[in-house]
Amino acid sequence: MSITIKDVAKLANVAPSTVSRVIADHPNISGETKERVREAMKELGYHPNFIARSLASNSTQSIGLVMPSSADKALQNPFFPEVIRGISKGAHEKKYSLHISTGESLEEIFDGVVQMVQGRRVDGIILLYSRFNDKIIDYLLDQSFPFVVIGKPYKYKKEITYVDNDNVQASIDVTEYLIKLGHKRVAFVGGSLNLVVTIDRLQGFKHAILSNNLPYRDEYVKHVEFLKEGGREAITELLSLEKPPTALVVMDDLMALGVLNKLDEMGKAVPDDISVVGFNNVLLTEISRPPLTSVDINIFQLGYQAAKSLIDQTENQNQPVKRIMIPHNLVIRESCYENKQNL
Amino acid sequence: MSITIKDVAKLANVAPSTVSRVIADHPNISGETKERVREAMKELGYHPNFIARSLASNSTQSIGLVMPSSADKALQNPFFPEVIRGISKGAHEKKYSLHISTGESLEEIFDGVVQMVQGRRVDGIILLYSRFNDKIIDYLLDQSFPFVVIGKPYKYKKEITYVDNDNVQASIDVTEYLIKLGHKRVAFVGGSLNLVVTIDRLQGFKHAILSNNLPYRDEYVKHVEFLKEGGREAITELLSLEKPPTALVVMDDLMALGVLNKLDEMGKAVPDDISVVGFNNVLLTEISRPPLTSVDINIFQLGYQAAKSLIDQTENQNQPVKRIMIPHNLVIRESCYENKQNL
DNA sequence: TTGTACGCGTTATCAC
DNA sequence: GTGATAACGCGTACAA
Repeated sequence: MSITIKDVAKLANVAPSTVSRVIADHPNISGETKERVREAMKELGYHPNFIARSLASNSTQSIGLVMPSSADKALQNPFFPEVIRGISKGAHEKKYSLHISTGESLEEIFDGVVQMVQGRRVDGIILLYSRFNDKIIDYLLDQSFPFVVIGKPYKYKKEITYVDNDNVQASIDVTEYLIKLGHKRVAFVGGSLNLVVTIDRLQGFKHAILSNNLPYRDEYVKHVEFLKEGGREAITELLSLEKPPTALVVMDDLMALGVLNKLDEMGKAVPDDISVVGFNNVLLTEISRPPLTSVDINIFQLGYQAAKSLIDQTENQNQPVKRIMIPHNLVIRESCYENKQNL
Repeated sequence: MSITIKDVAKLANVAPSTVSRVIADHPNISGETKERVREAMKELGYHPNFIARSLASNSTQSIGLVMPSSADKALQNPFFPEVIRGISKGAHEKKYSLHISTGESLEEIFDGVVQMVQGRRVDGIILLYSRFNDKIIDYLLDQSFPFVVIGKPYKYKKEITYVDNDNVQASIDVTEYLIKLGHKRVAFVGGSLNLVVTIDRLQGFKHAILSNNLPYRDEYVKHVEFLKEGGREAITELLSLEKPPTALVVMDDLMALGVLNKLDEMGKAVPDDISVVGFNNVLLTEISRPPLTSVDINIFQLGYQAAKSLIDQTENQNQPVKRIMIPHNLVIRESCYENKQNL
């Protein structure tokens, strides 16, 4: 077996409990023995056994991540690596590690969460998405297990700590940007209506249209599944309208790439014939042709703040429920153009 | 506190050890008491404590993932979500979960690995990349801790179990594909020379050029860091050569996207003026303009097999070292064209 | 300031 | 078949 606290104790001529205290850097312990113990640890190459420590202290120093189902193409979205990078940073700073339980179906994922929680494998959980009727949230609330949602919960907003952007305002900003460029026929291409973020961005879009005295038309709103396939039909439909839009608010950069692709195929030039904006400002926006104007939602910060706030919650009892808003800002590139014909 | 095995034992009128046996589905135990115990578990909503189980059985049922440093932009590569999806599948099938230790620097990552191993937090480790002089591999070998490398190790190949493609052959295939299209001036755009995969693909390229009696020119080989920035200069340099290449073998789809972008900017048409092929066949290849011809390396399978093989290794002692090769195949799209001028 | 003794929730090794 | 009992490695009252 490997080196335990007892071995160290023997070598340093102290009791195991003393070693334990040295590890925890307990205040009242003589500097002398501290040194002696530390030397013994080094000499033996001692490393604490996390499992044993967890059992004794009832804390694992690790946080659970819940991702969308792996069958879901959404995983391919660069949003996730980036948000995980942020979480990593926050976790690492407090010496926490990450635990992922995966599954292909909603049911499998739910079971995974139950195992993490009841099995005491993690101290808290971060939900990397927010969608309607998520059993997981009900379960976590019921267990009063610490968790943070990235995105806005669909209900129990007052009782859940979450980190989000002001997606309504972001959507207003970007839509008004197009309107100020002279666009009067602006369409919205959104993702799954099961995601709360879709609702928020649609709402912002609608608000911007109406408050600028433009007509809000249902046929200018399309909802497609996140990646490629669906988006393409939506574009065909939009452009075959009697009065096709001159600008598109697309809810996600990856979708926007698909849209650019389809437009090119149809012989429409961006931004000359039609303007396009996206959300998230992922790396790909720079590589796209033309470079995509996009709302930077600070994905990294979403993850970083979520981790910090969760750790806060697990380490200090009775933290109040928090709502952390991450600022957004429009990054203007080359996918939008002034609508001179004023259609 | 939560419900333990003892509570179940009491309710079912048996000893804790019996409950434990029921959980493990021990063979010699009467069907009757099995039923009684199971009912008691349900009634109390019992869930085993993983931590305690790990301590007693000295196995965690979770595997550690080592990713490239989070500072590294490489994380943005869709390769990782996909390989993790494969790992997830393999892990989930055997009821394993995933543990990620992260870090920004090489040093932090190394420390994370040491903690995972010495802290007995995981039963085995999967390295998601392979590069030169990786201290982590030396450490794991030294500790004789079970691990699997995705990609080819730079040394100790005989002693390490790894899952890889035949990247040399893949590169030969794709280069010969271009040669057969009539291209005589083919250039190679590779990634970091610290990655073993770069070497393999370059080697295959070189082999294909020479064995087809074409001149191998150093100025036709460029190495750039994975994403955008560097790649662009490389293209400029290649195209300003006296005899510029008519086809490019680009080592990664994401890099290839950047290349397409740059070529477009320079007014070069793909595939009419110049042909481009990539590697990995990620989703983006379909969205790109033109859709990118790419070598499908079966990323999902890389992950899936790595997980299966690692679990095999941890559960059955003395498994022989394995070398698992995942097949590749060329997916032809629209980024290559016959070179009719026969330059 | 340090040592003793017990508990954390399981699994595993004996007995019976 | 089943029940005590001892590990597993560590944290922590309590005692000294």
